Amino acid sequence: MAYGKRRASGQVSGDEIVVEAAWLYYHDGLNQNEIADRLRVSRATVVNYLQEARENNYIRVTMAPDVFIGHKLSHQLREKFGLKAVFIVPNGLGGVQSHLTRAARGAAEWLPDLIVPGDKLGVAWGQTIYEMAELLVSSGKVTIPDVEVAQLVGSMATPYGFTAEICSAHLAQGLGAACVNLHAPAIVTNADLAQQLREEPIIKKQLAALGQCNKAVFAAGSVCANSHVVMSGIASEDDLKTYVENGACGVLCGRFVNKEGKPVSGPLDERMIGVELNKLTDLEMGLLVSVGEDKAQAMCAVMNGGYATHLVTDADTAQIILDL
Amino acid sequence: MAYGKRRASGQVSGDEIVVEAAWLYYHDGLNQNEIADRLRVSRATVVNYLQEARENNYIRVTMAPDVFIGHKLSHQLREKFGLKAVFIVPNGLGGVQSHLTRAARGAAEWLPDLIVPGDKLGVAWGQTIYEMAELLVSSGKVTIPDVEVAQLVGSMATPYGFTAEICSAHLAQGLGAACVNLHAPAIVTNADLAQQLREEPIIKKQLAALGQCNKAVFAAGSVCANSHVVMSGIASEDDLKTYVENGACGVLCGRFVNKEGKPVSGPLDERMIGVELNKLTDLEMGLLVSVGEDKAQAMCAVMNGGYATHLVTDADTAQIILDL
DNA sequence: TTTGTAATTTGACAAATGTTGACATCATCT
DNA sequence: AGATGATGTCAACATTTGTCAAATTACAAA
Repeated sequence: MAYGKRRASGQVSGDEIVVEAAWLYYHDGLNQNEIADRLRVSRATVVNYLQEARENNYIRVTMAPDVFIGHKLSHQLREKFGLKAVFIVPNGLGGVQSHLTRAARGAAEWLPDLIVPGDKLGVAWGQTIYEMAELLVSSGKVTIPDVEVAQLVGSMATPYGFTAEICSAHLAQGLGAACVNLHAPAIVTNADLAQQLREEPIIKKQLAALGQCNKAVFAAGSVCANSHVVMSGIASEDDLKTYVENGACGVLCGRFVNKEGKPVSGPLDERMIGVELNKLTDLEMGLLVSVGEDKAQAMCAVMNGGYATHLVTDADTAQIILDL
Repeated sequence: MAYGKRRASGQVSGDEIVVEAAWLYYHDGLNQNEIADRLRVSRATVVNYLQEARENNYIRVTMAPDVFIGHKLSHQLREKFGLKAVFIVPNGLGGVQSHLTRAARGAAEWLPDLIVPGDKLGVAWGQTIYEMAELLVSSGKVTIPDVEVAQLVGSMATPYGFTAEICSAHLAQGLGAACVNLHAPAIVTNADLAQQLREEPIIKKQLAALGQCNKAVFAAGSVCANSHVVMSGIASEDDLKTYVENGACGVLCGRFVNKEGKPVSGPLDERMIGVELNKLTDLEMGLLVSVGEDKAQAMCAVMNGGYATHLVTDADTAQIILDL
């Protein structure tokens, strides 16, 4: 029109009008027509502004976690396993994959509420943990001062891309926290080497840091042949069989546990580098994030073992666990 | 249809389906038809569920404060007064009242980010502060552990309903914090009585608590005849005139300050009960929330005095202040 | 100055969402 | 059994929001 004042021209941050539109829309509850009038642009432009605002994460929609914690299944699970709090995400119709993503999303929303400044948070690995970390990084950055994230198990060669160090690094980034990585493989070929590594000053220090964690996030692993422990090369199928014969029915931080959550010993124990299960029993908070029928047994085991104080899962899995 | 499973029947919390609908809509981005299909209800019902979810505050939309802090005016104000951060809310067309509400909203969203566990937060009084507190209480409850809120000035008889103790009490509630009220009037008829009151053990203790505050929230008061200091009976018009003659051009926590923000002495000083200005100069954070042309001078004074480190105002007022 | 290009805006149209009122169903109370 | 109230359904309509191709503008290269 009259004097051409395009958005980019001369502004320090050309987004002021976008912000204004977003404010009017989301806060003041005006509709797009009203906003268009005030801003003297067409309504279509307002649509664009709002999209831009959403893309730039100027707007955050979150759901009150209390709602999920209050869920009926939540009560029952809390009761059954003596947990402090349980977060149930509703399960749509998609496959397990989509359930997993939703649980991750739930966990990503909940976690910041569970962490306070000064905490040291141990992090395991797995797809769920990885997705959770990703979501924390991307969607609006939380920052809690003075938090340290520590990698609970050594690294491994997963074909999926969510190794232990990536999980911990991303989570640290997502929380704006410092990160202590564990610069060692999760498993080596013989116990001697493992022991030597554990004594290496750098690694020894990192392992010591794990003992200082007061909180932790982990997933439960199943003991099927196609489980992640096997796929990532931590255990061979034979190893797995041995452990299962000894009563293993779940995996936590690379370690096998039986129905009661007690550690099951086997050929790999001495060759692994990572946190030991007894460090995980008296945490202020142990957040278990897992989904899927195949994980149900393992989750039970982990909860029976007293490692978890908090749980995120979906309604389906919750029901299965309660029926076990 | 087949087997009647009405929402209210036997559920612990009848809202599960509402939550599910909300989740699918806001998180998974499905549209109402898809949700209706999945949930096996009509679309109309989905509309109802979503409304219910919004009414129950299951959904929170917030705007990233960074955006406002990055505003051009914000830069300039930060520069001019040496502030740490400035939050500018865009100004719609409504009257001053609506600007005030928006600033309050902005402050309500920002404040939780500025408070960390262990803080002791002093709170002044005024309409803006009151509205901010209200918003914090209503819209989704923030809880920051181990925070203490203290009432900075004694109570007064305002005709508007936002007395100092209501402001602090509500704000404490909104933050999930403990509250230290000041059980004394803001002003008494003579200096002796004031002194006696200050020596009363209970009040002495409360006043001492004010000295412990590391952060504070306050508004700037103008020195017009219709300002809140006068309307609330703290100062008579004559008192006001005296102070203005002595150079006062703003009010902070009931105390008068000149252009540079230095305290202006006058007839009321000894009769007031509340924090003294010198306690407010070395705060970790002093959040000034004010809006309106009439407040501009006072705001300048307060910022010049170094009481404020953070500011929330609207674009109009910001511009006026910069032009002064 | 002209021309090309990418960003921005816009209007017309399509899709999604909200509203209303009439009605059906079920649980509960009388 | 009948009345009542809460909840869900349906269908038509009004309102709001999203999409897309075409037009406009700023800016830089020719």
